[in-house]
Amino acid sequence: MRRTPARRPTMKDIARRAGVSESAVSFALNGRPGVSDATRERVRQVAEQLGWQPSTAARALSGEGAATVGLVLARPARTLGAESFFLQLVSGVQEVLADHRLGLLFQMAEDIDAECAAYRRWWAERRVDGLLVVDPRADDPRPALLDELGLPAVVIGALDGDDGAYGAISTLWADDTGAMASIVGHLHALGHRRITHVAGLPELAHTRRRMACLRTEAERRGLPDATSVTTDYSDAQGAEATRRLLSGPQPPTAIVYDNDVMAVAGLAVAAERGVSVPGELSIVAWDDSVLCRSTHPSLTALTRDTPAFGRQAAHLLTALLAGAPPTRVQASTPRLTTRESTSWT
Amino acid sequence: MRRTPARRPTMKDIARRAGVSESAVSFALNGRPGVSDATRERVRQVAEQLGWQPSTAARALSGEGAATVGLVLARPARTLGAESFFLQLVSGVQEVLADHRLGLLFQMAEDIDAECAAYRRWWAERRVDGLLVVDPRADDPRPALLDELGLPAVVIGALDGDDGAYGAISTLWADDTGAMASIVGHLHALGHRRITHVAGLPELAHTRRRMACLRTEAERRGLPDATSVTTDYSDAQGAEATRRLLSGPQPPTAIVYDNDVMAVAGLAVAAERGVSVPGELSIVAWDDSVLCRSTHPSLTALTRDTPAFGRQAAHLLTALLAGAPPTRVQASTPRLTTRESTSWT
DNA sequence: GCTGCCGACTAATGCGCTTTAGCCTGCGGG
DNA sequence: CCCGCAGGCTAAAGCGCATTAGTCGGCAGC
Repeated sequence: MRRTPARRPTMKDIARRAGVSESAVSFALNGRPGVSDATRERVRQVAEQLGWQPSTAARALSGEGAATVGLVLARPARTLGAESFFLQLVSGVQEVLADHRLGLLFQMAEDIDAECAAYRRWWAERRVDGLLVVDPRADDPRPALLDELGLPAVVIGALDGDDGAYGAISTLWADDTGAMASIVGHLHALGHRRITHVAGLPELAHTRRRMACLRTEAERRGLPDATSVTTDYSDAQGAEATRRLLSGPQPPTAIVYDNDVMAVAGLAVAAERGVSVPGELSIVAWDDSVLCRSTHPSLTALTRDTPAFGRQAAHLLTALLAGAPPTRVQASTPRLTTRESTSWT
Repeated sequence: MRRTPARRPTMKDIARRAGVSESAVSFALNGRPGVSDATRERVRQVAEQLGWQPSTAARALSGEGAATVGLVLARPARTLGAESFFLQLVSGVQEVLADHRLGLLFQMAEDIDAECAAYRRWWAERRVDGLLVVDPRADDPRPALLDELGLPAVVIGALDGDDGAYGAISTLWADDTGAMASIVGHLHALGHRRITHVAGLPELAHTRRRMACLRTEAERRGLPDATSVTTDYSDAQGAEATRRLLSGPQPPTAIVYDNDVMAVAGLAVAAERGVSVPGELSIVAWDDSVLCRSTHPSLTALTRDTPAFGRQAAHLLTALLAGAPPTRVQASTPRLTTRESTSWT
């Protein structure tokens, strides 16, 4: 016994009820001049009463844009284990998008080529007005593509050098350098001299920055052997790297992992090897999460306010969509939360 | 030096190039009769060459639907810690949506009222053709709402009783009952008699089903004291519940946690109390993830193929959108992966 | 030889909204 | 007294596509 579904009211319905033309309704509802205040108010009330909402399709068609921004996440399926980062980021993003009545079109892709294809398709289909670009990488093809397509975008995490070269691309810059400095500072203060960095995907820009900064900091402080090894962020490769490191001739006394998942995996390897944490090995996780709090010992971790990060990114994008010039802003530097996994050596 | 962005080709461009009318182009591209095969082929080639894609806005406006499905995730921000479930689900969903050229409009909401508001808005704005509904709950207001709005939907996880009462709502039913039975069976076989269930949000339908099944199974096997306590899925409440249970007069010998995060938190509490796992306490996690593999001891967990689950849900929805009648299908029963955290007692 | 019909197209309409161009009415200035 | 002008509104066009209603030529049937 299917009820006939409710019909969606259109501007024509409002016009009829308010006894004016459709154009008057449009003017009234969009705050354009051309109608008296009395009429405007009346139209508003009728619209409200009818529960009218503009059809995004019609709006888009008449040149107003799709009222939607896109976000594609290109990570191989196996590495999206317990990535709390993205859901938190998105939750922040949503908060401000909702305020601006913008929808979020979300897609997951296998790799960056699929991601670019998605951008092209969205553009050709006129689905989005702007984009949030995550995981910037060295030699990133996306800014040039977006420039070609004329799509405004916010790059989350910062490109390497050539910002500003592109039309409508803002950048939300995460201070990886400062963060790495604080980690190395912490470990050095505890007496560590052999620090190793189990990094993430080598093609990501922030991975490179973190690696570079580790070396710089280590040199500055006269620490030898500060090296990085790259992984795919998975627990498997995190564990694997840890095994190799601990079996080496001169195992590190401290390991910095580029995400929480690998840090936990590394901790498990240490336990399995009988290496005491933090007695013989200190562990730091880049990005805090419930995992870091729940392990035994709990993990010292780099904490950042990811939802806030997302909000900031969304703000940059809405500004861009409103016609503001592209900017480049730095997010707040993450804080190191000291827990049980780091100690004197 | 901003290049002028590329212009998007329209059907008019194709028509001009191919030397036919716009209608002919439409017929040709949509596989409608009314054009010769030769013309059809020529038009196809021109379209291809121009990189033409239909404007979703225009399509939507002419009654074809928005080529988009919606998904809103209503969970309080604090509980979306390391929820790997959703990203995995979505990755599966995307896979099949992409094949059908459907976009996914994603939103996060604070609670179910905000979720319903989002549905209403999407409907009024004609943004979506259908919805994926997650976290069904007892007395769920959403099916009635969607029915009223005439939006096809797939409920992921199954409603309680009244399926079939609604117009275009399919159900992908997760076999919580069978899963719980396999867990209880496993623990019983190991000799456990005092099993406790640290459940999730009490308002969710699957929480209730799991609780009910635990009682049924326990009774059937003559086990006393099989109780459930509810939480908000957070590590904090998982830990808290574990503390209470372990301090009770007759602590359980086995605890089943409704997600991985709480299981890990519970494990940490046991460690902190000096309760050996699995010696004195066995632990089972509902939903496997990297966490379960990485802890020490590793956790026996209920494994399900979440991306496949997502794919299945998306298939149900595309069928619905294509006009098929609503159905109710059961997802494959999850498998219990036995690890170190469960043993004889 | 005319009618009827079918295949291959084209013209025209509508979807819901924005926007531009007009159309009145009343008013002040010349 | 007429003109110009501004305010308040309506009519109409256009966005890109699908669809319905023609149009036109050719071919079979009577």
